[in-house]
Amino acid sequence: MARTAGSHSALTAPRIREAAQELFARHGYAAVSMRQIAAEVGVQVGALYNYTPDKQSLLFDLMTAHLDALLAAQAAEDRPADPMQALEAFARFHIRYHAERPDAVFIAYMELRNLTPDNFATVETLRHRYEDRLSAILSAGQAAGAFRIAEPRIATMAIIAMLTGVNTWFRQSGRLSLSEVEDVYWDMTRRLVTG
Amino acid sequence: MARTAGSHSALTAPRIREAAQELFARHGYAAVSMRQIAAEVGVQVGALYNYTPDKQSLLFDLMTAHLDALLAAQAAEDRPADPMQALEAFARFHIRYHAERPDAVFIAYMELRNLTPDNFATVETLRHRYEDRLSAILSAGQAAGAFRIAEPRIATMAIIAMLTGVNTWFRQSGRLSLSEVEDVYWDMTRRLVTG
DNA sequence: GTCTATAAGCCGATAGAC
DNA sequence: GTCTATCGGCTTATAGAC
Repeated sequence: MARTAGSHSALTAPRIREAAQELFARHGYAAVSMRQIAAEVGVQVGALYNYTPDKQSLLFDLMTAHLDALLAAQAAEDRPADPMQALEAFARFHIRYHAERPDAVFIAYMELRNLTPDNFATVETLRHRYEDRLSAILSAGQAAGAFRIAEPRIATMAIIAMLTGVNTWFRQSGRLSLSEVEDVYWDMTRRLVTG
Repeated sequence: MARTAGSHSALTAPRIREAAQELFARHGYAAVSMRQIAAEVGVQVGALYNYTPDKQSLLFDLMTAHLDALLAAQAAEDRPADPMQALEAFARFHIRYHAERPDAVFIAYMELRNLTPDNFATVETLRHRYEDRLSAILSAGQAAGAFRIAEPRIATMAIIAMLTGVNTWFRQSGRLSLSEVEDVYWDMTRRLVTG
């Protein structure tokens, strides 16, 4: 099927997503205008509305795409039967996956308050689904006697906050490689649940 | 000295600060207008400019006031000579101080990208000064043989991320009191540095 | 110190030509 | 699918009356 001159849908759609993601991460959703996104893509502002009904949907789609991909990638990982090995796999996966997508992670945490109530509820459900996977590992380890955890739900939140914190300081050009950073954080995570 | 009718400087100034803090925390700096702040205070928008030269200064002043107060409060705490006790005091202080000021904490972490470069540098200096106090405790404990820490600077970032994470889920009306939450997090912090 | 009025410009979103 | 032009409304900040 011949394509009309000026028809670039297959190219424009991902470019809009990438431009929006980078600009939202750098300046914040509310501070970025549809005109800025269009300029970054190299189209006029009206053209954006062929791909998204409004600005809010652009944000919501970025967040849900990120969380869907996170859940799918985590589900695709090996889940060792041994709780200690399962926790190590989770910790290393979490650090690696998040460190490689700082913009998407930043938006998913920082722009929650700019979602409409319905969209917020949907995103929160996805986030909880991810947290529940860590909670399940901790509970299994607790039941098996491998871990000693006073408050499993708090430990879940503490571990995720600690691991995600890597993104606030890690730089590829730094002293430590991501692999070495994984080692350090896994050691801290292991101590947290055994001690 | 008699006061002119309509002169409410001593009352208006803190009310502007409080309104800005609450609105910035709830909706984000970029999403809040000077008109919204004025409406919350109960004055017209022009009156705000008797107290702040512009919106940016309002944000900057909130952040520096928060960090200055944090540093002063931390400095006023007892600093036990024993590293383990010093770390416990720091962890408990950090949780309590941050949990009691969720709006100020939220703004200080989330609105960094909305600061001008000069203001950002100033705020980062204050934040590093606070982090350095935890690093000093960890180093002293390491030197005294009380702690076993592979990467002291990473441990600093990990502990602060973990402790500040309390604010993402803690509610006064929840199952656990703040004091009990302190106990749980201190236990995890202790494990982190000893293991 | 607060008010009203205004300047100058950007916002999200839409209509209609091509 | 992209463009230009536009609508109605909002923005920060200032000027000048009281």
